[in-house]
This record gives sequence, C-alpha cells and structure tokens, in this order.
Amino acid sequence: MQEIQTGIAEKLRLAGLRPTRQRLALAELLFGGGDRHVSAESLHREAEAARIPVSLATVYNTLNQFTAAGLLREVAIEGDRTFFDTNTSNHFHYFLEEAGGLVDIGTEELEIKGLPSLPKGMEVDRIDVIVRLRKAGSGRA
Amino acid sequence: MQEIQTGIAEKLRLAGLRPTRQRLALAELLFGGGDRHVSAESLHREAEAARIPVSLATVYNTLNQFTAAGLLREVAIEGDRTFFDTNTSNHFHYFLEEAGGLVDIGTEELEIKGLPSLPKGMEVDRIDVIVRLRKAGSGRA
DNA sequence: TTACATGCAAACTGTTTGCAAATAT
DNA sequence: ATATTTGCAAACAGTTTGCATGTAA
Repeated sequence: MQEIQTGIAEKLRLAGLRPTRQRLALAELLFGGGDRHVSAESLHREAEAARIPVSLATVYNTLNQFTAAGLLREVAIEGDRTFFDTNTSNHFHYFLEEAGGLVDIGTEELEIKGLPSLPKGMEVDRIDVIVRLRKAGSGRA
Repeated sequence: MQEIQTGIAEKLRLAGLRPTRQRLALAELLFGGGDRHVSAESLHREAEAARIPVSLATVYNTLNQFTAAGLLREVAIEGDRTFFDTNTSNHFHYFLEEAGGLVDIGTEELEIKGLPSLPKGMEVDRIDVIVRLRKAGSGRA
C-alpha cells in the first residue's frame, strides 16, 4: 500500500500529467477509496454529484491519459461502453450480465494452466478473464 | 454445392430464420469453411468481393440474428468493432495486439482452476479468456 | 510568459432503425 | 396472400477532436 491523498498530485506529476483541478478531482474519486470500475459516463455523473465541474470530454481525455500512464486499465467487455479499472495489477473479473456490473476476482484465487506454445515471435502481454454470471436458473441458451 | 447449401438452409430454418438469398450467402461464407472470426465490415467486404449484393445493414442484422440463434458467438474485445466467432463451443482466444486479429486456443489445451465461490444466486454462464500477445521484445509498459 | 488543459460543439465511427419495395412461404 | 426481409438513409450512442479560453509552471 502507498500513501493516500497527498500522493495524488505527486502521482500525476510522476505520470507526466499536470495536477489540474479536474484531474485531481477525478483522481481523488478514482483512487481515493478502494478498487473501482467506472465508465466515462458514470465517472462524469459522480463528479457532477460531487459538485465538481468537469466536462464529459475532459473525463474521456483524463481516463485515456490515466490509462496511457498505467494508472488505469481498460477492461474488455463487449457492448457500447468502455470500462476502466483502478486495479492495474493482474486480476480477473466477474461480469454480472443482468446488471452489467464488474466485480474483481483476486488473482491468487484463480489460475490458468496449460497455455500452449505461442505463435512464434510472440509473447504474452496479459491475460483477460471474464467469468460471465447470470442469475441461477435463468437456464442456458 | 447443392449439398452444402441445402444443409445451410436447413440450419437457418431450424433457427427460425427464412433462408433468404442474403442469409444463405452469408452463412455460406461463415460456415462453409473452418472456424472464422469476422466483423460486420470484414464480412461485408468479403461478400462484395464474392459479388454477393448485401447491404451493410443486413450484414449487421444477420450477424445479430445468427448470434441470437446460437449460430455465432460474440467475442468481447475492447475497442470499436465487434467480433463474431463461428466456433460457439467453449474455447478461448489469442488476441494479436498489433494486427488486431483473433486466433482460437483449443479448449483442452487451457484450463482454469480455482474459481472461488460465486456471489450467491449466481451461476456461470460462460468464461471468456483472451490472451493478449505482442511481438516478443516490444517490452512492457 | 508559454506550453498545456479545458469546455463546448461539431465531427466521427460503429451500429441500429423506420419505412417502402422485394421476397419467401 | 401475407408476413418477413432487404436496402437505403436517417438516426443513434459513445467517443474523439478543433479551436478559443483558461490555467499551471
């Protein structure tokens, strides 16, 4: 674990990003608590609710910048919106199909084995695992 | 050829879809050979190249209908386009980051263990695994 | 002061949809 | 004959971008 609030401006600086009002506020929302999964829309709504004036475009830009800087991770979910995860370490997800929500699965709990030999000249960048859950009894296709 | 087409028409009928010219042609492209990964755009281009007149809207509709009918499977890749896989059985994917391509990993080769207890009232619908590959030596972030 | 960040609106991309014409049964 | 499907273009949603204004260093 690292330092918490004071570290945010520093964190941005280290990432080569000026700690502006908007970025600080968004970073606070994102990294102030525990691990989070957000979309641009959801974060924007949250900012509005917190009386932080930020345009949606800036939220998009900020999320992309944070991702490029390694502060966030993009989660591949099919469908329209893009999700960002504040937990950038290696871990996997439950995806709640009805609700559309994401929940972390701790890395240590899940293990992948038997990865066959890779196409030559290739190496693993990372592995995304999404366990899709549905209400028990919704039956199968 | 008649052989194949007849089987495909049957397949569509069983799925509750009228075997129209366009659907037959697209189904032929999709299911005529081995397993395939397509996007609406790529399939549309392929159809044009094969002198099959189909509008892009119909390609979209058809892919969605085939997916709803269980003939295709949607693959979750972050980014703009949606991919469809003709292999609907349980299996996983390599994603070639530079090229943007998908390659199957046979199920039996890969194994997931240690799935923790699920949130109550939930059951696993399916598990998506995407092993992201990059050119060896592209270094890490 | 000066380069960078923000906000707005317009632009863009992939995808969906309304409706008239065409087609399958 | 009748319900479905097609194609086109317009509509849409999410996201990106150009440019004038504001702000951090």
